[in-house]
Amino acid sequence: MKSRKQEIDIRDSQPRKIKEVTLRVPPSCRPAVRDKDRQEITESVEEYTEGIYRLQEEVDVVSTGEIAKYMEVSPASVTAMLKRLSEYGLVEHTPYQGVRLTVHGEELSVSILRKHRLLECLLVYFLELPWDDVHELACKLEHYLSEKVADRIEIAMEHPKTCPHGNPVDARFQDGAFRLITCGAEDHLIVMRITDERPEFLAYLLQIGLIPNTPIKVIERTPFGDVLTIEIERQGKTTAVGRDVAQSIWVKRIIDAQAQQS
Amino acid sequence: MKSRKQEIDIRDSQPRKIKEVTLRVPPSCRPAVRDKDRQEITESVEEYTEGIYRLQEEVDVVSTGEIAKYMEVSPASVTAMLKRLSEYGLVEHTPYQGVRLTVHGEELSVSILRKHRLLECLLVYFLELPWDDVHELACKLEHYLSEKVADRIEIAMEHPKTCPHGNPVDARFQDGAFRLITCGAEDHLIVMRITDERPEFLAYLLQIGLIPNTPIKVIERTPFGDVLTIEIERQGKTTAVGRDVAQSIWVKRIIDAQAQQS
DNA sequence: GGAACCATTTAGATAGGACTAAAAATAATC
DNA sequence: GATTATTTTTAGTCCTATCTAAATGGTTCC
Repeated sequence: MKSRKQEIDIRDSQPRKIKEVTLRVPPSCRPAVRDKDRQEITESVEEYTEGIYRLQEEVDVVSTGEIAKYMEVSPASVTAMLKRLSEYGLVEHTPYQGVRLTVHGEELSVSILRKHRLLECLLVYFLELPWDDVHELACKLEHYLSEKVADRIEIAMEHPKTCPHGNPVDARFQDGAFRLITCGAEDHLIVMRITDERPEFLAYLLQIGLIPNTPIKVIERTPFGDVLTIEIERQGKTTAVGRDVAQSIWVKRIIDAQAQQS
Repeated sequence: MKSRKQEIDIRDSQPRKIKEVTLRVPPSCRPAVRDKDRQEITESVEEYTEGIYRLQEEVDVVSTGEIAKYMEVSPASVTAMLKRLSEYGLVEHTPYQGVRLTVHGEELSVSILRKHRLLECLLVYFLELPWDDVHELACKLEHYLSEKVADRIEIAMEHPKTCPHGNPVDARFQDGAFRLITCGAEDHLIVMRITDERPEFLAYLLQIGLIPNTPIKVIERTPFGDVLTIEIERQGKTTAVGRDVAQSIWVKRIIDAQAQQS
């Protein structure tokens, strides 16, 4: 157990090792070395910003509690993060009132959402990973892509307009869709996008065939309780869906959808 | 500045927002929620383990200082991390002596290196990102891929044997190459792999045309100072390379390489 | 074989990001 | 309009992962 260095000469394995300790091997990819004083957009900061953007699309005034629920984190943690986001100029936070992204925050969100959705395209269309199970992975990877890399994915995937769940790569784009829950009995609808991306939820939709670009009709709607009976034309069968589902599915009248295409 | 909720009714923008605060929108992808008591393989832990594996391929006994240099962190940080890696059963650390990966640590490294190199293939061959600039990105992304996703990349890229820099996807594979620096004047060599993946270094090699699968010959070698004059046959020109370069480039005799192929 | 030197480890500090429990604001109810 | 109930925020901890400065182990050299 003296100094082990002497042993090296004994076995002279094929790829020979070097003894000189000088001059290093590969380098670069090191762990979390932070720049210290310079404020840094961390993965978490991006995640919150993106989350707030998504919530803003749904509820107008975003509260601490909503963010906490969405991010699955304690409200206290949200307050702490809001303070930082505010310092970074990403949100305006009025204590006890709510948050709102600044222009800067929205720009960041749009950039992240683009990466997220392009990644989902890559994962689903090129790598053929399951439709219902790429959201979480994309959430992780999105923070490490430069704009340049995103551009390359966009080109390789031939400029997709939406992610596999129908959400626009350019988050600012308004597709004019409305929530299924707002519909009465109505023919000629088409599923545009799904905004609840929980794997179990998506798996369920996939199973019943309720995915983007599917033509459906609403057969009837119960006066109370928000249950819709819909017919998925492709499959020729009807299904009843409740509020949670009907709220996260966005549809359009087919005639409108066609008009927009041209 | 009272309660803002009243304002909602005024503008009735296209995709209508919901007022009910109940029942959430998308969920899942949340930030760094740790499992607490259960020991967790973090990104950093993986990065160190992988780094130690790479160093072990080069220097046999890996010291704190080497890791510090490689990872570009202080030696004190390395000591702290070694303690954790040791607790996790990934390394055996004899204080003041050195580290060595355990079997478990090697397995983890092999798994990470596979993901790393498959990612590099995807980035270079499919997304057509520059050969000299994908290492760092792959270092970030590798920690988030499951084996399943790695498998999908492997299939999509048609089971590549090596990354774009020539390093084997299966790190345990021995290609029998040797360092260019160990060569005297010699014909019929072929570049097998490059183990220094700094972007500037790779950019230089790319510029002079010294990349994997390139046939070269060593014209002469200075008796002192380790300068090799090599001819890159494809380009029909000679270049002098110093120790740093010759140490990170691994070659093989063409005849051996052919023998192995069959 | 002790002095000097280098490598490594320990000690103590800081930042990010999470938590729980308690305090403070706002909203809801009678 | 005062009392509850609900939301937020503050206060105080913890853990990871870094740092610098000081202490200690190992080597080498005269």
